[in-house]
Amino acid sequence: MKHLVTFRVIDAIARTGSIRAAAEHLALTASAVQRRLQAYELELGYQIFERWHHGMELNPAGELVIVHIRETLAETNKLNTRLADLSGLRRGEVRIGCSQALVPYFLARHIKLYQSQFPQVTFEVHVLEHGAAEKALADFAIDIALVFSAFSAPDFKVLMSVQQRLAAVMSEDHPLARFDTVRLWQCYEFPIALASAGLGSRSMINAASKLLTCARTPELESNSFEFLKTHVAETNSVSFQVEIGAPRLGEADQSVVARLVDRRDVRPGALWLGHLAGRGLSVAVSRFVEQVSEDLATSYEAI
Amino acid sequence: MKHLVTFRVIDAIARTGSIRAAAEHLALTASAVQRRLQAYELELGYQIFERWHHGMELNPAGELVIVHIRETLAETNKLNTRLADLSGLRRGEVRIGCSQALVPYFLARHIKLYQSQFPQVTFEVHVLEHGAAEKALADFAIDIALVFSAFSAPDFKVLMSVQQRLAAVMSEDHPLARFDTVRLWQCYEFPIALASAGLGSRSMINAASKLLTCARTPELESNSFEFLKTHVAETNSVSFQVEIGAPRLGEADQSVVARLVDRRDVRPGALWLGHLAGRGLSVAVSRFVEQVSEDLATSYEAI
DNA sequence: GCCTGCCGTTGACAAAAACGCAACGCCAGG
DNA sequence: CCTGGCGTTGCGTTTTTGTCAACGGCAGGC
Repeated sequence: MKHLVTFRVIDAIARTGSIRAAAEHLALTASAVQRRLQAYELELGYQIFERWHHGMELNPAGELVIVHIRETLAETNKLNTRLADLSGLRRGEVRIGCSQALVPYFLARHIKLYQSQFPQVTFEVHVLEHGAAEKALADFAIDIALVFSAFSAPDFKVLMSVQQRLAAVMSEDHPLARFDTVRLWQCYEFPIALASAGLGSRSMINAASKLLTCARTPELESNSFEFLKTHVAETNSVSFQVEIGAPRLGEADQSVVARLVDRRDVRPGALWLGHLAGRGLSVAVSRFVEQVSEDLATSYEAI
Repeated sequence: MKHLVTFRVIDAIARTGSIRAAAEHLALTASAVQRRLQAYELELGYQIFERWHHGMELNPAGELVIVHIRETLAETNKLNTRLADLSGLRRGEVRIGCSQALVPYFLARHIKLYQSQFPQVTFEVHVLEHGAAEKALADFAIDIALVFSAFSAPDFKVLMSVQQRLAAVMSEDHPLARFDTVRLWQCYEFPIALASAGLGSRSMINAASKLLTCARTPELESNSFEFLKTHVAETNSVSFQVEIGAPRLGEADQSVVARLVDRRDVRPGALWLGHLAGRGLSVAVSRFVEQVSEDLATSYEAI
């Protein structure tokens, strides 16, 4: 959109923190970017950036402006999807911020399902933890957030929240694989591979360990579930994952299997699906939310 | 704002219904206006206007677009007031749509009071009846509506509603002026000057007359309260006006006086203060709403 | 202390966009 | 049939926007 180039330029400056970086990001010259900003500031009557020697930073006025700019850009997108909707194309864009655990199975499955019905809808998936997801929502960088967390923020409007149990992940020929559910002490008889601190499954394990007499120092820690999975597949180690992030029965990837941990040992955590309070959702997004919500509601217990 | 000229152009076309009229309104040439529209339609990928031989009319896609455009223009205004607010100027704009009866006393008083505190705030007052006020709200032409009406529409979010009694208006030396309140049959002993059909006071009179045995054909009808007032001041006629539109005791203009009609004779009507549902109000507007609401709440009974 | 690297900014010039003017084709109403 | 209003278009001019190159300033490293 021609009339929004200035907005995009300013948004890029704000995001990158420098005119030159924004210029590169937009495939423009630094001078062009600088002049657009200058013209806008002049027209507005206020400086919106503080100039430091190391780059640009929004000042208080700029904070107001950038919200308006991002809102306008988002509104423009919504207009486009509405128009596409009107002409029967059913196009659109869905931008999701989610915890890492959601990506490999849950989101992949839902996006595939959605796109089989509406191939014209594009998806953006940003892996973020709870705090970053909130910020991304406020910055209009994502439309919805699906995160694993203990609490919820005021700006964050919860559309749905479900309980999440912990699952032990192991190779398919692992001794524990013959049980339907496992106890934590059973797992502790094997080497343990844990997710890094800050991730959902780790928080649940930590909370459980405080109550448990038996404990075991993890033989391996990683912030990549992918890595933990391949490790577990080739050793007799046991790893843990949030229920929704573990491979389900009949899921394609069967190098590892998951067994729920007895809820007497580990208290369920919470998975939140939410968006920015006060902001409407486009047709494509709300339809996706519908699809995901239905799955969550039937697969897991509500909170 | 440079980047909004296209939006202003399109808005003008939609409002005037013709490119040439819009051009004149914007102090541009028809060709300039036409080219801006054409460029926008091309960029958007959809035609927005239906071309008739008598002018331009929005098509369904255009209806979506024009809402977005007006919303954006309104948002831009809000941003400006917020920025002015930040810099301590306390500037702003308040656009009011209201019934004719409100203008001479009520609104004049409140705008004067408000501007004595915030001289930088500008006002626009549009005299509209209920239906037109609703449309003006939807078109983002006014920020708030203060109208006299029997019902309220779904898009119209009511901030406050108060009862309005009917007042008889007469010259200050009129025989009826010695009463505190008057009965309708007393008024009917004098010539009657009535507001035209469709105005608030007339609706109330009409409703009352259906229940009344006595009646009287009006000697004079006018859609101008100003004219009715001057007529009443110079004859022994009696006119009627909604309570809030009648001169109050001690009000500057004392060529005519008002006496409330006994509520046994005429049922009170309703005055609504509202805005567009789902739309936020700027600082200046919400402060004005506050001021007006307080007066209404203390002066009249709620519904 | 000097040098390098990155920052925002500016002047000169070329490319592109926007505008005004005049003219064209079209259709309703007199 | 003609007039008047409508949207539209070609063309020359003006304004805007972008690129290229260069300037001055401030940190961090040798």
